[in-house]
Amino acid sequence: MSNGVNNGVQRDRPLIEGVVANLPLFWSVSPAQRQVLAAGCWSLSAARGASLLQAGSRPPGLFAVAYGAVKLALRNGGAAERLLRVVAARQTFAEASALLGRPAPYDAVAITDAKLVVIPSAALLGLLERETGFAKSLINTLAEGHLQLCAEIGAATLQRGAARLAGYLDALVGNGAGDAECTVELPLSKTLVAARLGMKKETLSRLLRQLGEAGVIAVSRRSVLIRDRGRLQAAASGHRSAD
Amino acid sequence: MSNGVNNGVQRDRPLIEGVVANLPLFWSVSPAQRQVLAAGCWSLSAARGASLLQAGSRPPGLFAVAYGAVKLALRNGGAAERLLRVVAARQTFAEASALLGRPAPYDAVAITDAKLVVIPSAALLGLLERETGFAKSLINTLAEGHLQLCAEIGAATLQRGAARLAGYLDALVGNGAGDAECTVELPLSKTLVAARLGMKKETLSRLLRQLGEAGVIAVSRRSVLIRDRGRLQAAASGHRSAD
DNA sequence: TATTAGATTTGACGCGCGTCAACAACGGCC
DNA sequence: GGCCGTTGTTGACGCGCGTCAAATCTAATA
Repeated sequence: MSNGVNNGVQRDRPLIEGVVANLPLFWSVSPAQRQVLAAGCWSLSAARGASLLQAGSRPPGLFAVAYGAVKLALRNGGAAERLLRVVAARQTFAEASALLGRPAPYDAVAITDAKLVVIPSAALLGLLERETGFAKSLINTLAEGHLQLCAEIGAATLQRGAARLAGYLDALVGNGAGDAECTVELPLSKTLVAARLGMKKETLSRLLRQLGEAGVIAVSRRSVLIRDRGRLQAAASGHRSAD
Repeated sequence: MSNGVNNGVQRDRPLIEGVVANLPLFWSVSPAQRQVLAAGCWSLSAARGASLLQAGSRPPGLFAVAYGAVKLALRNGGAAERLLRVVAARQTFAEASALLGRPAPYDAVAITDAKLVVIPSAALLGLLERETGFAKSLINTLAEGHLQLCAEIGAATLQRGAARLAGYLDALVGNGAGDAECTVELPLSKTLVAARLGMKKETLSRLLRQLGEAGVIAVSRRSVLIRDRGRLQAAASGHRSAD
């Protein structure tokens, strides 16, 4: 289990340019500036389980995921961890700490083999001077994240585990589909889903079973059949089900 | 208890200009632009307890506190509330929702009589086009908030109430003062401190008494005497005190 | 296909903290 | 100074959820 930091630092030029070209963050940046930007970046390969960033250390820049997935987890010194977000391909993380030159508040660990691109803080700050569009994109990204985090705090603080789980499942279904039954696949192992919901895997297991016994869902492996979305959403609102 | 929304909308020009001139956010904005900006703003007076912004509603712009204090609280439909932040004079809130035109994630309520200035979203977006310095300030503010919120989630999720309280008290003392005893004043009523720490006032009361009995602190009204900062910090780290 | 490390489930048990309720302590106000 | 609404304290009690441990089940490797 190689837990090395900065395992595979490289400079895969095509990869870097592809990533920079595809990130919403840089859509408004002129091709010429993109070239300059890409020249200052580097790429890195990480095996599943490899640590990309440690809480308390200063990130070298903005991380962009090219392939694979990375988890951002808050850690409590000890073993307990709270999964803050899973970063998928084409998404970025560590913006805030990179821009401020501050220690990262979370660990970043690859949960699959992954390739990432690092865009150095200096390059970001330079872009800010030159490209107004980039500043706006960055502001949107940060603002979006702000709302997300607020919601997260709300859920963590004033909802019970059952409500958080119900909300999570409901969000997986998405906005489409009305009342009809449908099945969704958990995008993560149940252990990680539990961490994402701020609970232990044992608790998640029990809550899933309860929802199953109540006829709201049926779980098989990682696929969840939603049988009664109405009651699922009711549970998400923190109601107390009549029993 | 007038709980009116937008009680005292006014256009107190001197107040507005003073606030705009003093906010770090606008330090880099040219005086000329400030005039334009101020022209688009309005001020409002709020009595203690007045609601300035409701969770789920779209804020008209960025709120800046001129006098008094405002609490930002996440709400759970019901009575339970989690105090996210107390906004003091010269600070701002609702940046993220205002910029994105999204519903606010929290309620904003004046906890003292207060005067505020509202800087309309449109004015902010306009400034972004013209003043790079403003964009940078805004990014710094948002990034700062991001780190703050992450820390908040970490504390809420993987620390017990006792550790959060100890951390809070330790933060009140600040970086100065080494081991010597010192006293700090709680900046809020205990009920609000409890909400800020994500617990009920009854629990806070018990935790304070425990810390007192352990000889770590002594509480009298709102002033807290720190008798053993070492042990306070140990408790903040989530250690389990030997007993 | 045998082996094995990791993921998931389930039960027993305990602690933290919320809830309900009664009371004490203040802070205004007339 | 006495009345009263707000705030803080204390006890009893229960539930949610973490912890520990053992039993399965799954998936990757030899």
